[in-house]
Amino acid sequence: MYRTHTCGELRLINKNENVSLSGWVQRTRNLGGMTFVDIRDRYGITQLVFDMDTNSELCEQARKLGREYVIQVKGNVSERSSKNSKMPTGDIEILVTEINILNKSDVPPFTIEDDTDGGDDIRMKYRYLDLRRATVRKNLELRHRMGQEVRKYLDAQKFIEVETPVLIKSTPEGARDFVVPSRMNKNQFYALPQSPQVFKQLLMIAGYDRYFQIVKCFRDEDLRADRQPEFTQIDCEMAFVEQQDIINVFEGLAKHLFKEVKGLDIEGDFIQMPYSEAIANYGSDKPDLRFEMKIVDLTELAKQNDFVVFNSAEYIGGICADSCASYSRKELDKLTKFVQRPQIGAKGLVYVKYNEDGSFKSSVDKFYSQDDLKKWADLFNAKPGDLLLILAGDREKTLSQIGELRLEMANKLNLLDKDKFVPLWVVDFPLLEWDDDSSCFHAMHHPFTSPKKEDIELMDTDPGKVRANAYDLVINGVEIGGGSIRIFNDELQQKMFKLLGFSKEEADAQFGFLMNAFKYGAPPHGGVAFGFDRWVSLFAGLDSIRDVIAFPKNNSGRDVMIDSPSEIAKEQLDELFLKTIKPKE
RNA sequence: GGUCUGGUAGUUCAGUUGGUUAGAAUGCCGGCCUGUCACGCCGGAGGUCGCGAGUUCGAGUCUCGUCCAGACCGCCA
Repeated sequence: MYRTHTCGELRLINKNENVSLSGWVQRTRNLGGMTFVDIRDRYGITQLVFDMDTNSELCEQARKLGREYVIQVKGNVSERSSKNSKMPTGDIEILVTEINILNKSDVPPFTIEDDTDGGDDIRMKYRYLDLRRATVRKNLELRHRMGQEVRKYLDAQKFIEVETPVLIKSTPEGARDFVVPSRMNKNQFYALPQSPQVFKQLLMIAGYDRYFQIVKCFRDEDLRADRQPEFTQIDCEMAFVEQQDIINVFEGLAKHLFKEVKGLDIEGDFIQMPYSEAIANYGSDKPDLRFEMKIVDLTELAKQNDFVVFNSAEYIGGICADSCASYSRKELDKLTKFVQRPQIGAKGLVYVKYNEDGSFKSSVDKFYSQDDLKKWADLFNAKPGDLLLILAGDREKTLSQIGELRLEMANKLNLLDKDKFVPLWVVDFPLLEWDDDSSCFHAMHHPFTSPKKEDIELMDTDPGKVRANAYDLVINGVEIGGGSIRIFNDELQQKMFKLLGFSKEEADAQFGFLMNAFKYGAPPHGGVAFGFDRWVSLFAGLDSIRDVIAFPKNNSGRDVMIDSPSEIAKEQLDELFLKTIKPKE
């Protein structure tokens, strides 16, 4: 037996017990006559004490221990003469009688401490050492806790967890597939699932009316701080439900997690905000409602004068930044530069300072009188001391630019409180979005999303106007998940494929199995999928999902620890009838 | 595919206008120290300044290319 206790559990009540502990050497403090060693495992840290007078040989041994040596010790729990109130085990220490080095360790390339000296780079390369750190471990423990609570809640709601295959079929819609060559079926490929979408719909047809799975999904697209090539979804589907039924069940899940994991009671129903409203008021389909700063439409009011930029704009709008009228020229220039960055793409920024004395100073004083500006300020509900920031141009683009500016200002004004959570449902998404490149409609959610009943007629006349039975759960400006009520009628599904530019043959080839299944009594159904990594990182107060994934990949999709992806042997290629081609320069 | 930022000791970083032997902290090694807990004090070792060209009497510093890392845009139903 290597241990009788963990390194985190001994207390004063264990005084005088003979115990054995196993763990890693966190640190040694050699004071000459006596030496202290901190031993660490998953559960905590316990202090070992060695006294030169009591056992000089043992003490010498302890002095030679290096960081991260794996040791086993036997000894007696004793009360410390000088206690450490900062440690849970700080009242006791182990008077060691026997020490056993189970394994030595090289000096680790960075310190294994909460406040490590290692950068991202080196910590990713030695991820197994990084995972020893309490801060990283806590993230994985949070992830575990949340996974357990999800299962607990959904199980209580009669959901059953069903595994779906990972080697499936490539489909043209949506993200790029990761593909896997098949040895037994020459020149053919599996694809890894972007989500278990069709399988969960087939499970509904099979009568498993409440399904869920915490499952890996794969998308071969460029990565971000919140996007990995493989990521985990809480994937769910229900039969005999309408949109509100699904929202009820999963709002319940969200509240359960807030309560059990964060200890937060969210009062009342989540806001349900139509997509069009989210865009108009926040310039985003995932508005951050931790703070107000709504976008105000100035189009009508500001077009009256001779300012060409505004007069030629489809849309004029802006935000009111609380108490920012004192911004210097330099700060305003910086904001202008911010919106002009290619990533944002605005042409310029108009400001109006509502001075404390009630007067106005703006970058468009030439064109607008003090009275004009007062009317603007009133529309913005501005008070003296506030600053109006205004953009103009194409409606859609301008709103999204103001949305970006809104977040930037919130950040500057410290309005993004990581301990505050404001969830909402964004509903009534458009069914389709126009793609300029291919000159055809794309499914905004996916091709199985049902249109709103009252909008079905528009599918023939004005497809871009059709709203979908689709919904996203958004928390603090992060899209946590989304779903839809599915089409369960073969005729409507064919119509949808047609709108998406699929020929009958193409649709059959790609989704024939699903269309076939629909012929055998498909129940009305719908579902939702949550980005588990994002949800955990949100609860952890982190900006990157990498910190809640045990072994994440970098932004080029590489695992720098195992160095993948990598080339494979010629024999492997031959067996698969594959040949590699050198990329052109 | 694009924009931006970074790459200097094991690690995290500083390095002025291009100018002598490239610094600090921490870690590591050695010595001293009997109540430390980020122990303290003294000493020491440790560098392909990412890589390759170029400009120059002289490059960590300037130019070009390249590789790597990070953030973002495109992309991601």
